[in-house]
Amino acid sequence: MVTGKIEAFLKDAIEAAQEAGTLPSIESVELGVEKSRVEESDYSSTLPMRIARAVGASPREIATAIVNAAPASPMLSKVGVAGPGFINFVLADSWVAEQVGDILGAGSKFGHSEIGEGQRIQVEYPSINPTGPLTVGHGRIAVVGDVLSRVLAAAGYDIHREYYVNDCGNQIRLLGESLYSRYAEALGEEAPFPPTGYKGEYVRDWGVELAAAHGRRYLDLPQEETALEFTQIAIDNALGQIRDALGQLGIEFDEWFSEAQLHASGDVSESIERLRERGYVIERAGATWFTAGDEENDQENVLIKRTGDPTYLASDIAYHNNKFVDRGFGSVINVMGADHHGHVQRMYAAMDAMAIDRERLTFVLCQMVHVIVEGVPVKQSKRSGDFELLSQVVEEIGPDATRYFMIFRSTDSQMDFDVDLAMKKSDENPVHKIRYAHARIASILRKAKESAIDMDGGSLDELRQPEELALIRTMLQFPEVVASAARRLEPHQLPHFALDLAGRFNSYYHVHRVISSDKAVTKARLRLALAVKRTLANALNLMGISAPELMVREDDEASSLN
RNA sequence: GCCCCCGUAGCUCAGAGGACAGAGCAACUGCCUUCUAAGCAGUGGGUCGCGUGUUCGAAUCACGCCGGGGGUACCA
Repeated sequence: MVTGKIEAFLKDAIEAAQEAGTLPSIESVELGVEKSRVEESDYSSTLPMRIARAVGASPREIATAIVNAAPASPMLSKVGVAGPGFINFVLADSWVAEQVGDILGAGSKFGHSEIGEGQRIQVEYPSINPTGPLTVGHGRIAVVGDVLSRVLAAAGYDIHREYYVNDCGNQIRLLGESLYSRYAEALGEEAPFPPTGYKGEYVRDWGVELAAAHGRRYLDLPQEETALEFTQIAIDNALGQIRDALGQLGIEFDEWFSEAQLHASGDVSESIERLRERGYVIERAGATWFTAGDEENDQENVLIKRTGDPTYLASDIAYHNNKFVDRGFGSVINVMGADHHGHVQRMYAAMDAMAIDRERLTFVLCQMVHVIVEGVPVKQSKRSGDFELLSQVVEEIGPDATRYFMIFRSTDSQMDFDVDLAMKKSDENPVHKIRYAHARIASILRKAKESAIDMDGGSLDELRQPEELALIRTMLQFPEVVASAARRLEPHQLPHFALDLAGRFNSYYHVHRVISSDKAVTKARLRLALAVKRTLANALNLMGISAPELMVREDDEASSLN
């Protein structure tokens, strides 16, 4: 990564200045090298301004001392002092051009790094209750979890993707009872529908299917005997739907972890007993409570209800004990909806109570999604329901655009999902711009191949145009974008980078021809184009979006027939 | 009441204390006989919700307000 190289250079310069006696020794501080915000330079460091007070000299004096002591480097054409005390670094054009070779050499690994050092991380998402089809909001959680997993894997972490299946508890029981009622209804019989049951049409559909497959068989048995079976059928149906909807988006898991199994294995009661031994459990009013015991968080939460059934909190504590202790994950990332944020504090309190460092548990909370159809939020639309479901949106606009929109915004921001915009195959839709740039480069490379133009052997020194050097400089940021997205758990950095790179290539393309009569320049530019294509493809791949070799505009197709 | 997220261009949003605040879309003006015009170039558009403070320096940090959303179950 370029910042790493510049930091090493800066460190040498600081040491040289100290040896020369122009800079006093300083406590180790952040070198603070980052992408420069001004055009005149590529990277900059704010170090002189931050150490000025401790050193007892002005920032510009410090910067000057460091710059004067800096050795020459083929990587940098200029190192200078600027503004209130920045050290600015300008990359040498020749060095920049050479990097195209490195990018091509790295190939599909360009952008990857080893900052994760193989650390095992479990990413849990979206763990939606299997009580019905996924909504668009659920889709955001799923895509964010999936892209985060891809990014973390690219950054050198060992990722385990997991879906926690809440296959027991009240909600599930209600679903089973709702299904029974619908099944009876399909056979012309009446069975009480639970007051807070699942009224969705999908349950009715399942009931009809069951009636068709089994006739009156279950009606002839007492309902107590068939309840478990109906619950299981309902879970299987719901999970099947969820699996299909996520499959449409290319989202798969290493493991589907069953909550019921935690109860069956005794893990839940064991966890409660362990907490009790540590003094975090009390009995009151016929229930068993978890008490965090610290002043800030004096809340108490039920672990076992008066009915004797354990709560969701109880099994989630056991689940996290399983993650950290039994399976030994170094870190755990839970991607969930922001409406569960109340759960975060409880789980941190539970981590403390289990004596597991809470730093090892991170929550990524996705804010709500508003679906907009024809400029109107879906809830208020007469077409309400048309686009509430994830699978319907995916069928309408395809997995690529769906994924793009899901990660385009910071997870902290509420998101408007504009179905009409996402459907537009035009310049209003940024995902097409990125994919189109990729296809355009593929087209140029095809053209070169047809003309039997070979890109090997040329010198990259031919890349001297400001637009092409800017293009390479942008590509050089990619590894840092991926690393930053991984470190900060921010998938939205990827689409922003990809859009920037695609735009820069398009600008370049309109000013300079890749294939020309100048063979040396053509060779170099073909390699540049291939590097951009590679980088776009890698970025798209991390987002789980396809990178097409060919895209034909529908208008063009129509007009070419005329 | 308490907790979490948000408030930046007409709209949707980027901007992990730094240099003149950015992008996409929308609006307006140009550009296809030449590698894909799903594209490019240009123009206009801002009290960074408000107020105090911390700092050499604040959209960014702290505190207090004002708006919008979500959460606050012996549901999961």
